[in-house]
This record gives sequence, C-alpha cells and structure tokens, in this order.
Amino acid sequence: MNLKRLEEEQIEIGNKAILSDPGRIEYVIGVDQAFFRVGREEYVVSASVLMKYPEMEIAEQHHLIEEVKFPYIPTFLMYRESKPAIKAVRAVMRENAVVMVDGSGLAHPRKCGLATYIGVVLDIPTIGITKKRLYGEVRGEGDVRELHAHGMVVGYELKTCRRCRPIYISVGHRFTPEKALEVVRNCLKGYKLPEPVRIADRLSKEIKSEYLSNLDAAL
DNA sequence: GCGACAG
DNA sequence: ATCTTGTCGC
Repeated sequence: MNLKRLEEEQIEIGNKAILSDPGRIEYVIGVDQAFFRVGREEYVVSASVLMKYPEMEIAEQHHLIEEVKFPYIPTFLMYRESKPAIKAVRAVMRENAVVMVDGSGLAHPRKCGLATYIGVVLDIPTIGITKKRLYGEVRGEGDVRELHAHGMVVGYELKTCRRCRPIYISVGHRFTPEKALEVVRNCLKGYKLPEPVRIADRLSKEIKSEYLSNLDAAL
C-alpha cells in the first residue's frame, strides 16, 4: 500500500472535479456504509436510497455486502468505501438525480473526498456531508458559515438543529456551494442529517444487524 | 516535535 | 465506523 502513489492519484481525480449548477433535480440519492467483522475478515454493508425531490418520499432502496481489505486512514477514505458505494448508487441511479454521500467532497487536502471521487467516476452531481470537519477553514458567524479550502468557498458548516453540533457540507462534483446548501436544506426534516443520508445510514445498520442475527442463527 | 485527523 | 447502559432533556 503506497500512500504516496495514492495521493498522486487523488490529485489527478480531484482536479477533474467541476463546480457548476447541477441542473434539474428530480431525485436525491443517499448512500452510506456500515462495517462489521466475522473472524479475521471485515465486511461492509453499502446502502443506497432513492428519494423524490423535494418531497423526500422513498422511491427505491438497494444494498450489498462485500469484504473490505483497505483500512481506514484519514484522507484515504475513498479507497475503503468507494467500490461498494458506487455499486449501490448505480443500482438506483436515474436521470436528473444527484447524490448525497457520507463523506467530504472538495473539503479534502487533495480535493478528493469520497463524494468527489464518486461524482467524478460516475460523472454525476454529488454533495459531501460529514458530522466532523476533515479539512478547510470555517469563516463567519451564525447558523451558516462558509467553509474555505484551496482558496475558495467549497461548502458550509450548517447548524441543522437547535441543540446539536453542526454538519459540514461540501461540493463533491458538478455542484456549486450555494446550490449544495440549498438542496441540503430542502432535504432536512427535523433531524440533524438530511433525509437521504439519514435513511441510508439507518438502512445500512438494519441490514447489518439482520445479517449478523441470521449468521449466528445458522450456527 | 506537536496537533489534526471524514468514516 | 464500532464497542455499549443508563440517563438527561424536549
């Protein structure tokens, strides 16, 4: 595992990210992963949900389980989660759909967070959502603050609930920071996280526990 | 050397 | 992310 080589690859991909308006949006896809181990092996459950926008009604869901070999290393998350996440997104993909990923976008030291990677590979609009800041400088005051990185505004720090820590939004691919913020706000339904990622997170955990209980029921 | 560090 | 009981608060 040569991190130097992987960093170069991230720089190449990150430079392909485009800041632009996503155009007409009819659906928002949320994708998230849950992990567990069985003996020495580690597995990932990748779950995706297709939701009508802006109604936020579930239109379709999908999930898959596969083994993971790459460990979690800050700033290299894409090498651990992108393969299954891309499969899950492809399974529910539609025209005029954008994707909300549980990870950074351009708010990454090499402009290549998981959201940007998925967006560039599939060449579709993506937004990165995280509960903790990975990279970038927060500026301003209030419930909405700018997130600066690479000499520009890449997203925002947004307080979504009265009594909870803020979340971090950043452009993944084919989005403008302003439009990403607008879409995220339209997807909020009283919880800390926007519906697409909240539902995908819940689904991945449900599939995981269901899988584990079936597993020891067979032993 | 020290602090930071998505999921 | 994951391991985990009860508990404080709206």
